[in-house]
Amino acid sequence: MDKTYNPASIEPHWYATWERNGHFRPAGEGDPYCIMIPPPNVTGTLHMGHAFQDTLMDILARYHRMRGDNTLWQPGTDHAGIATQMVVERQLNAEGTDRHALGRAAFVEKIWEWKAQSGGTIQNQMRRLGTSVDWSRERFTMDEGLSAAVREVFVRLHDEGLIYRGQRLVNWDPVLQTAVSDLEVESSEEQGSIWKLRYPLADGDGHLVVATTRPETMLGDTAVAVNPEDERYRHLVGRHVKLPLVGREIPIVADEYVDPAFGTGCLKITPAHDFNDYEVGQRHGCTPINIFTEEARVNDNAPAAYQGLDRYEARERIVADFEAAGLLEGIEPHKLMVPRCDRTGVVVEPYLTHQWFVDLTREVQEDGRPGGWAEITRPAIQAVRQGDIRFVPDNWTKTYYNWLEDIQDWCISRQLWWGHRIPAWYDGQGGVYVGHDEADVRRRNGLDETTALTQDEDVLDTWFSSALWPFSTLGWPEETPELATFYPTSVLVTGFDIIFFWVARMIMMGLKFRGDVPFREVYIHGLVRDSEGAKMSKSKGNVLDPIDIVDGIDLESLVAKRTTGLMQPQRAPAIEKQTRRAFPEGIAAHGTDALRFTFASLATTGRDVVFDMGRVDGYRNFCNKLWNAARYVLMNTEGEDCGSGDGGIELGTAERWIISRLQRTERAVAEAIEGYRMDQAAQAIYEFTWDEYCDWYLELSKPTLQGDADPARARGTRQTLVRVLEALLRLAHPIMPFITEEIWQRVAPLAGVDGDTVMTRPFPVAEAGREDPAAEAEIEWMQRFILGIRRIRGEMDIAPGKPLPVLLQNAADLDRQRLQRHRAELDFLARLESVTVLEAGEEAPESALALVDELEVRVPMAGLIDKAAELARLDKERRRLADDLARTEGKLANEAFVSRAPADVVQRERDKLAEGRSALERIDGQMARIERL
RNA sequence: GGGUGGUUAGCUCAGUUGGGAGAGCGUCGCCCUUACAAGGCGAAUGUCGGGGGUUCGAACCCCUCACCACCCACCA
Repeated sequence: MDKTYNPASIEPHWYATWERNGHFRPAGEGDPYCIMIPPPNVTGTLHMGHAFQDTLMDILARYHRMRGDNTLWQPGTDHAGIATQMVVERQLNAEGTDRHALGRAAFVEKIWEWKAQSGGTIQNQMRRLGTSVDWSRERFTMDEGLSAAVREVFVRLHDEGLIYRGQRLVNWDPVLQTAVSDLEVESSEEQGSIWKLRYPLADGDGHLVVATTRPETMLGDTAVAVNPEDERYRHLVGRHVKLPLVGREIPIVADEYVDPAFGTGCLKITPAHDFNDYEVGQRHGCTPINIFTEEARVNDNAPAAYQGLDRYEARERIVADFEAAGLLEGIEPHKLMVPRCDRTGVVVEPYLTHQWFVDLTREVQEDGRPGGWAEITRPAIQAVRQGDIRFVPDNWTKTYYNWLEDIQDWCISRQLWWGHRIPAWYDGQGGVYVGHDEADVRRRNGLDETTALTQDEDVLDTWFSSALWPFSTLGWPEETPELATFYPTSVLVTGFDIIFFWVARMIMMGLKFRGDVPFREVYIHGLVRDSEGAKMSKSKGNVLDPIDIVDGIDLESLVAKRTTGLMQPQRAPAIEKQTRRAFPEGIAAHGTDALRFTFASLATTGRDVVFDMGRVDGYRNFCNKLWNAARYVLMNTEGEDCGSGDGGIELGTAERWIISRLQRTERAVAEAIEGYRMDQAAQAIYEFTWDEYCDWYLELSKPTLQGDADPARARGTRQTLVRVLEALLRLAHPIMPFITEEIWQRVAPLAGVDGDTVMTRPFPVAEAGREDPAAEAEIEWMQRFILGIRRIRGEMDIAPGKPLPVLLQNAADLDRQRLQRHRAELDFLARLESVTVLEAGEEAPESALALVDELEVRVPMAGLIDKAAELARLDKERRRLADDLARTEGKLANEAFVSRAPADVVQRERDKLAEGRSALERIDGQMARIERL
């Protein structure tokens, strides 16, 4: 093995080997285990969130594969309608053209080209991260099979009346010029104004004052509403106002919706451009008047003076005209929630259009008659309530219920060009026909060639196809063996941000079309944030490419990467400055295993993770530690008899101890992974490897192997070194696949283990019978002995290499036996020159003291002793003991504690009291002796 | 307006039936002791957000307040 750990030289090689040998394909004889990858945007790149998520899934996949489960991790990508179309449109803009100039067919062709060109990025990133997905089954949401599934679902839902087309008020993005669903709208508080406008009464004098945050919509007003209980206005209900600038007379109506305490208590009603007004308008028989074009410019329904103005230009003009007419009562600053499209950031306009919807509110009874329970959402709620699906952590169930219980119909049509074309055809006479294709439509409806049919121009919401992912990727609507084997899948690993977009919809569709849940568990993880806790985003310039942490990147390249291709190029200087501050040296290469270990250690209980490069440094060091430990083991075992010969072996206390500790670790790791606590799994592995195997066991093995120890003991030691390491490598493999494989290849033969790769070896299973409390107690005694000496060295400034004579006072029989058994290890680890056991009554010379329970370990300090330093040291120890003792005495003096606390707790305190008193007594004695010097 | 999560060492975070406050990084000493200086050995560091309650005993359970973050919601 190389002297230094160099991840770049091992990682790509092993991934290629695994893939070439087909180790990612389902193969186990055991239960099926399946994870569907949340498909990333096909033309995107993986960010830290993906890397985190992929690591979690890969740990699960590798763990289950090693447990013998028939494991499928299904990969694939999503066509991501809006996002992808926008990327390509930006490219066209840069070339000085646009999609309209190109035409639909050519534009879609352009996107396919872009996909082909950029599509490999994600796969390459995933390979570098070690993700053990079955590439042979890779799917894309727009490939033929998945598109067939989409059409099948659409047709069937439509046949059942669960998909309908209707004219509704929807969220409209005037830049993209498409409808978006409720979920794609993000509202945030912004500073605006409230304008108070006077509407003169149509008959007679006087006026009403309406308050509005959107004065321009008054062009489409169809009524003014007041609260029926409002004494101020009650007498006006039924009369009319004359809409200024427009001249239309509109009624004053009474509606409970109006809050008399807000604004002026008079509400202008614009049914075509406000969701609330739409409903109020409906109640009062108002016909909505649409005043905007698809670009949100004022249309022909408004007076000529305003036609063609953008909605914000129109606002200014209208306010000015009100003012000029003396009809502007006032303007007040006002904070309001502004709805914006999550993709473009454009303010969404409520807009009346024809769209396709999935009916999520229809209710049926058991016998199929109308009324009763919500046909689509109730089973989805029940599945979770009954435990058919379990959320981890559980608190997300509440979020899930709340959303489903108050859901609106899902607008699934988009006025885009990139996506699944809606399988509906029009005959131009008002006839709408749905089918798998035009021929199917003609067949189903008896339409011959004399009827011209044109297909709907719109495409489906991307999430429509994503909702089918758990079964469409397995071949549905065909009844494939894979579908039978792997559906329902085992677990969905995803972020909370897409519970509504994706998780809930998969559950609804899975139940509807497979009659069973799409997955048994949903493991919700947190968001990866930057070191300052901010969300990572390209526009903020704080994104990290996980591969840059793996391979490292110099500062200039990082700056360049973060400042090119920005939606807002003006942010580049700020991003550059921030990047130079955060990474003055660029980013060092850490390797994939260190990055993965970091992700695992950050995966606590679903809360967001603040990404700290210091952690990666630490875990890179951990990889290095493991590497060097392996080098030590190989140096001492290669070419040696590791117990496979005829000589037989003997295991010492240290061997029985480390084997015992390994069992506990194995159990802890398995439990942690099963419970989705990757942080605990990582920590257990870390502590066992560093604090026990390296710090103690490797050191304990040295005297045994170096001296003229018993050959059987040496063989036992070598065997234990190799076997424990081999098990440790299997234990750590799901988290750190590369380094474990590299080392395992060298270690496995020495441990007598066959196999091509660690990834198909069984995951270690703890054997309770190999736990050894006696050995653990004995090694703990030794550790306390050694630590006592080391502390004296450290605090007395004695060189670590200087051999020390040691005196033992008050040694019990067990202490004497242990001393005899472990003399060589103690000499080596504590650097002892000699050990003298003092008999009762024998006086110790001036010395520094360490306590191992009743045993007093003394280092004679003749001439060397620094009286003040030793007194200070002892005093510190004394204070600690005295504080402890006082607390214990206080508890035991409390009658209520003694009588009410459980007996074992009380007994523990009593033991502590005795030990504490004894220790304190001896410290006091020691201090008195030192004082006398 | 509803809801969720958080507040523990300088930083990032663990702390699972309430019973001696922990890790990593950072900091401070001493060491190039042939597995590892990406290391070894030793050390320091916390009114567990504030207040109240339950309990023999609270970081943990209950109430309340403060602050932070996020989600949902139609107040013009």
